[in-house]
Amino acid sequence: MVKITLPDGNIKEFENSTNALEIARSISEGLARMCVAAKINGVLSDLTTTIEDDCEIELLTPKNVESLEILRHTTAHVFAQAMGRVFPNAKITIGPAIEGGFYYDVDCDELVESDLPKIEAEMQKIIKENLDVKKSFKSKSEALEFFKDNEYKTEIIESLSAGTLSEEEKGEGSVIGDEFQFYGQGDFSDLCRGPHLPRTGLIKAFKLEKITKAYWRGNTENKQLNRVYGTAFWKKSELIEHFEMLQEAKKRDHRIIGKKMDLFMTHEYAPGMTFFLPKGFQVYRTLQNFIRDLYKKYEFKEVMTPNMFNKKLWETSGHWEHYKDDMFVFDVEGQEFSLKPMNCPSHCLIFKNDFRSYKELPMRIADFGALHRNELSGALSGMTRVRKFCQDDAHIFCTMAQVEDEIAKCLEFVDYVYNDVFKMDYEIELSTRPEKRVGSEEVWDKAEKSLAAALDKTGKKYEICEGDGAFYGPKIDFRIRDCLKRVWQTATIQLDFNLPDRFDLKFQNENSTEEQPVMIHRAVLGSLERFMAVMIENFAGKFPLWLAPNQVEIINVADRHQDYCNEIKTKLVESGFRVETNFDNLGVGKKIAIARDERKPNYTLVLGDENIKEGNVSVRTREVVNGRNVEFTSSIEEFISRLVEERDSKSITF
RNA sequence: GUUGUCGUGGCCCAGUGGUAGGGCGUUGCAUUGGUAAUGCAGAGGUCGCGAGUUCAAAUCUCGCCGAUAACACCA
Repeated sequence: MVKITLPDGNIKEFENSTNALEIARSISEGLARMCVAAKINGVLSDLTTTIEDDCEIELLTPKNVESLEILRHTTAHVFAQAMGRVFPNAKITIGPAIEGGFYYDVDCDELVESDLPKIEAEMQKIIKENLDVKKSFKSKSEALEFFKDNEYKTEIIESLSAGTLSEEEKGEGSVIGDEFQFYGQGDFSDLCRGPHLPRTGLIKAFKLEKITKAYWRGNTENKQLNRVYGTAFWKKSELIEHFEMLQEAKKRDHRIIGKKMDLFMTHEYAPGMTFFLPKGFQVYRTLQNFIRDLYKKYEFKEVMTPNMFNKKLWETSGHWEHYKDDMFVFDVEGQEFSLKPMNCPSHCLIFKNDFRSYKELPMRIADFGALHRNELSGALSGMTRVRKFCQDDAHIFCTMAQVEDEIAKCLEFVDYVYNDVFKMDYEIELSTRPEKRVGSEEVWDKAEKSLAAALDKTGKKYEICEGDGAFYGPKIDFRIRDCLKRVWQTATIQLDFNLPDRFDLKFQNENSTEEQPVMIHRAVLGSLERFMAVMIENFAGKFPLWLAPNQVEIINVADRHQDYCNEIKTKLVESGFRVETNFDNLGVGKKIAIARDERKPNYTLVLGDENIKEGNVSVRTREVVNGRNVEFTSSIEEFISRLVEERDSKSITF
């Protein structure tokens, strides 16, 4: 007897073995038709996977999120099958489902973008044939024989039997005992871990998107393969929606908004470095001052340190050995100097500048210094990856015993900024000891435990990335997403056992003996440039009032109203608001459209005869109800008090 | 860094070997208008830089610079 527990707690019993499809049938024929896969004890499995032991099972239909991944993986296999029909000489390599779709890497030099419709048509045929997707097993020699002309699959088979597939490649195959697992439909068969849809006919809406290049197994020494990206959804309408969303998202690109709103510019003479124009710098400075204000609460002391240092500093810190290629190095009177890529070493010099007592710890030093990193040209991207930037950087020197408490305060700081103020979602990663590292096991144990303990107390979800820590200590990274859902690391909290050692930092403890402090690197916004870029995309350029470069725009109805407009402007400016006027010789409607599309003020005042007569202002807000912007008239005093309240509460309205 | 694509007035873009174009913006004049774009006139470009092919290059070839997408990188 096999006991099957369903998600609702119901238990079904089967004689001998069964599978998910039979279980579905035992509930209803309709369910069996809808089912695409199952979760057996939480593990994604095929409908036909044999079940011999008691287990919990969840039947997956297109309504489950997990089923989408399976759909996309099967679509990738259908692509590979079609590819083989259109280009018989093409060698298929690996093709996983990814966020938003799937890709498949193929070695086929003649493949170009204009071939995609042909391949799609072939895929359509395969779907129409509604082939059964079947699992099978081959011995290693059979598997090698099957892929004898494909050196890529051969390599995967060897890695599989050696157990050396990378984390990303895990989906590419599995070997049970000595048997290599294959999935196939019709004339096609591929090494794969699965699971897959039971039939190709279940694929209803897919699209091949683009062809790019990717190194075989991510190694720059290897050949660049053609990577074909595609996506699939359960419904045509979802597919269409997906592409419309991408189209809309592109309009939010910070590079486009930055140009339209005159926030910043770039120049080919300064690649990877941003020119902040008056409005952009207004936002930048406001962000910086926002953090400065919080430094009072969290007791950070701001310092300013040099931008360039003698190479000797970098030799002491170890950057010269490990990071030199990423630094801008030049000659000063026969000595090698470098622009600083980070602030930590100069803060170590500050710590060392005096005799330190335990009473001074934790010592928290903040620095908005400009950092220069010689990033590879191909890595540069708008303001999200630049060569010159500045962080809301700080270093905390403390005892090991103080670490957990300090980390907790940093976590609170980060959460206040992202969650309370910006309402931005963020993801947390805890990275633990890598293979190459400094510091004793005992210190790493303590450090990792402190970080985890502080994180656990927040109750927030976090991902543990084993082995991803820096060689000098474990770290917590925070990631946010841009308009195209690409993730960017912003905030970071890192422990460092290396620099205190290299700089021979010491303090005198309660027993008047010397002790080495622990160093915590932390940034909340991270690179201000990057944060601003992602923030612009999150807000689509519509900044909250406290940040907006143009808080109120005043539009006159006719020339004779200019004096009144200026009067109102003066009152607003005297109350501390940023105001622009548009007295251009254009219709009111056009000027409103310009404000909405380009200047994006929080409030637009349209002032004419009626306002002069009543002594009031007509206000147009950004808030849209039933397709119309909310408008009201009020006295200027009332309007100003509304503005003051909104600004000081840092509330976010769209 | 690698591979692909791109670089034409301030911005967006058309122009596939034969006298540099359009829209937006800008300047001037007229219009003085109440919520999605008034009319007319003008200014503004050695087509990223350099070399080559050609009678002739924005256009073809090569090199360089920059941007962009993907990969790699991000102690």
